[in-house]
Order: sequence, then C-alpha cells, then structure tokens
Amino acid sequence: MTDASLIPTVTADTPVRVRFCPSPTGTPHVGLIRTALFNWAYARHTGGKLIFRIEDTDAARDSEESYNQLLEALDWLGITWDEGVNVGGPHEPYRQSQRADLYAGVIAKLKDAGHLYESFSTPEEVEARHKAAGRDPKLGYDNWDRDTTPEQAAAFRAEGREPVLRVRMPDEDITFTDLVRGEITFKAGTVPDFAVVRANGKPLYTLVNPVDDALMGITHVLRGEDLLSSTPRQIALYRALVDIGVARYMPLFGHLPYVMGQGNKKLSKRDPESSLFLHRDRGFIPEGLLNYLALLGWSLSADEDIFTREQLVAAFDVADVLSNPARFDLKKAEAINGTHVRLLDPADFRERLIPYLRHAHLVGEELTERQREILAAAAPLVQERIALLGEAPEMLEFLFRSDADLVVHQDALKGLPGNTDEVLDAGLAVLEPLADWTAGAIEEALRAALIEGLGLKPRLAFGPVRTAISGKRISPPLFESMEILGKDSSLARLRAFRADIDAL
RNA sequence: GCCCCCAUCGUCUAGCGGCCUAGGACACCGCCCUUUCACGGCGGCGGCACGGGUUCGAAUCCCGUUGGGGGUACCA
Repeated sequence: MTDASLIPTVTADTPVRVRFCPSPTGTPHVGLIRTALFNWAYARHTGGKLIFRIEDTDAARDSEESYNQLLEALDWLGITWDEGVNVGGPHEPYRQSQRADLYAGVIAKLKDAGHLYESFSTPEEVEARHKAAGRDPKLGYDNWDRDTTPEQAAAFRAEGREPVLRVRMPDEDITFTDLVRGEITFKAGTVPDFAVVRANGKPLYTLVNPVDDALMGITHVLRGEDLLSSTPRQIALYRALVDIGVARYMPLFGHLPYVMGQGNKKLSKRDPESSLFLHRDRGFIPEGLLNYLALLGWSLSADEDIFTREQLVAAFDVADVLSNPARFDLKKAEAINGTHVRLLDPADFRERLIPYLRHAHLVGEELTERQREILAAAAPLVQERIALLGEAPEMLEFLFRSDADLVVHQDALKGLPGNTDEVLDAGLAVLEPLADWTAGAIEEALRAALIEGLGLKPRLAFGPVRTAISGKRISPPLFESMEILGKDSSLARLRAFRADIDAL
C-alpha cells in the first residue's frame, strides 16, 4: 500500500475538472440538479471542465427514459458540459454500462497487487456472527474473510459459492479536508472492508465511481452530503489506484448539503416539490429556478437575492457553500421566479407564454393572426401579475374565447351589487355610441356614467362590467381588456350578461 | 448501538473576534398607490438552541449538552 502522505494531491494550480455523474433512476430531482448546477458553476467560474458521466451500473433500477430526462433537464437550465455523453471527449465512453472492459482490467490489477480479497460470507452469516458475539447486528461487515486460505476458498467454491471482492481498509485514521466542511477524520477501525465487485463479477458503484474519477482526472468531487460517509472508502481505494498507476492524484472532496422537504426530512423523490419538470410545467422559467436553486446553500451577497446565471458564474466558489441543509421553500421559489418573469423582455415573455396557452387549449399549434394580436396586447397586462407562466392561461382565457363560450363564474356573481342591472344599462348607454374604442376613452365614459352619474364607488361600478366582460371577479385591467376585445365583442358580452341578470 | 455531518428570524441567508442595540429576501401584518387582482413604495412582527470556557471583548474560537440529519448493502 502506498504511503498516504506520498500521494500527490490537487493544488490551486491544477486545472479544475469536476463531474456530474447521476444514476438514471426516476425523474430529475431538484437536489440532484442543484448538485449539477454547483459543479457547472464551479467549472465555469474557474475556467475548468465539467464532465458528464452516467453511472448506470444498476440494471435493475436504471432506465433509458430517466437518462433522457436528465439530458432534457440540464438542457432546459442551460447547464452545458465539456466532456461526456453526447459531446464525447478523451475518456469515452461516458456511460458506465459501456465501460465493463476497463473495469475488468482495473480489477485484475488491483487483485494482483493484493488490494482486494475474496469474501465468501453472506450478509446473513455476518449478522449471525454479530449476534452470536453479542454485538449489534447492524454493525456491518466484520472483516471475517480477510485471512481466508486458498484451501478454504476452494472448499467454498466446491459448495458452489462465489465471493465478492473487498478492499481492505487501512488500519489508520483517514483524514481529509472537505471543501465545504473543513477537516474530517474517520477513526481507524470504524469503516469495515467494503465490497467493490459483486459475486457475479459485476463491479459496484464503490469501485467504478473512484476508478472513473481517477481515469478522467477529476480534481474536485462535489457531491451530495449523502456520500460523505463513503469518502474514507473512496480514499482507501484511491490509494490503491495510485499504487497500481490508475490514479495520478487524490481529488479534493466537497459535500453539498441536503435539500430538505417539509418537516426535517430530505426532500424525497416521492414529494412533488422534488420534481424539476413539475416546476417547469407549472411555469417556472429556467432563470428563476436556477436562481432559487443556487440560493439553497449559497448566496451572492448580503442583500441581493436576484441574480443571473452570469452573475452566479462570476461569483461562485464551492468554498462559500454553506454546510447546513436548506429547506426547499416553494413560496420563495415562486417569488423569485416572478421577479425573473418581470425582468423578461416583453416579446420574449409573450413567446414563452404560448406553450402554456396551447396546453390550456386556448390556442392551436399555430396562432391565428387575431390570436397573435390579442397575445401581443394582453401579455404586458399579465407579465407583472404572475409568478408562474402557468398562471397566465386562466387570466387570459376570456380574451381567447368567443362571446358565446364565455363562462361566468359563480363567485363573480356573488359579489355583485343589487343594482347590477342599472349599472349595466347605464354602461351600455354610454358605450354604444362611443366612437373612440380605446382604454382611455372607455374609462372616461364609464366613469362619467357610473361614478359621477350613478354616484357609485369604483369597485361597485366596475364590478358588474368586469364580470360581464371576463366572467370573473378578478381580471386583468378592465378598460384595456375591453379595448383588446373590441367594441362588438364587449357590447355583446355586456348585453348577454344584462339578459342573464334578468333571468336570475 | 457505532461512525460522520449539521445548528443565526417561521423559511433561505449576511456575519468569518470589536463595524451587530445582528443586515437582506420570502412568508405574515398594517398603510400608501389603485378599475378588481397583482406589481411597486413605506412601516411592523420576528433570530444567534443551551451550558461552560478562551479573550479587554464572542453570533463569530474551543469543549460539553441537547436537538436534527445521514451512514452502517453483493443500491447509488
């Protein structure tokens, strides 16, 4: 075994090479994506490289669908990589399921150099031994097979048993300096020998992750806090890899804090708030979600919460990441998204609304000229009122529906004043002859008729008109909406509603 | 059980020994603006888990306690 102190490490001069290496299981989780984001930001900040590798060594859980979703998620957020799946690079292939030969070679070398030993114990046998000795059965593997003789191994094989391969943990403390937590020491004897190859010969994550990091020259391992306790094993294996010439240096480790859900639990995959795509589908924009995710464990400055991806890249350093877990707060995420929505160029905002309008069946695949006209005029009205793009269809619905299809909501009816008929008649009387159908003129006419004429408060005066026009108690600005709708349509709605009132 | 991590307003955070009678943001509550709802503006509420040290001085350093979290797989 190589003396730990002789292993070269990463210095400030070493060009940064970070990686994002998810297992393609399930739909992208915001915590996972935050890890990707921090790796990306660090690579870009330092002018280093981001390597995107897929750890699909668990055929039972991995799926191609999940793999594609990962690509879609990174693409949506604008997280780009320099080497890896789809873009290639000097260490192809980047999917571990395609790297079996490489691992076989490393395993053989490790075995020849005496870093691995065969372990025939089954988990049941380990547990039974702990119980028999009066120890806690949850203690983990007991290093029982360290000294199995060739004769014993042969006997096991004769019984039809195949061994897993384990790494012998060094009999000394393992200390490393975590980039976000500082110095961490695992005392000798507290980490049992661990399996790196299954009995069927297939390598485990415990082997392929460090091996690929070594092969790909990773300098900074930035990953979730859940992997913190596997770091001593990783370091032990790295020492063996240096010994056999597979690794050139020991990477630096940084463990990013958890993203928590409600209560004090890690945000679970089952929790809807964990789904990146669900947020996207509700109308988060990449700028907003990226900003919020970066705020989980990091901050730009003492008094700025809103920033762009460029600002993130310019300022991000993993050393500034907080070590304590952060709760995912949907309300704040939405508020930040709303700010970014408001920051969008009006034309850009308008285009981004279209998929949501389409999904709500307000427009078809192609917008008609009239629909484009409505959208152009109405988009600015909602841009400052929504936090999520998904809120827009409901607000704009009445503008895209025909007069006949307008539905008047129940709660809009409830708040109407007793003299609604009178209000509508007075409004109609002054609007019918109105030649200049602009928001300003409409407002002027209605104010004269209802506020001054009938002596009503604005709320009671415009409420009935708003309900007639939009079918709702709450709507985008009324006069502007009427202008967009046009005179014919507006008057038709006012008349129709006037007739409905009588019928009630 | 054992090992490891974590601990500033309800939440996300600024703070890296004196600038702190602890700053910002979200949420919440008022007020203003106002054609509804928002946006925006102004103001308010609200926190250094506890106990010991170290120091002239501690949110900041050390130790302990308590409380949370994770690991303890032939998953990743």
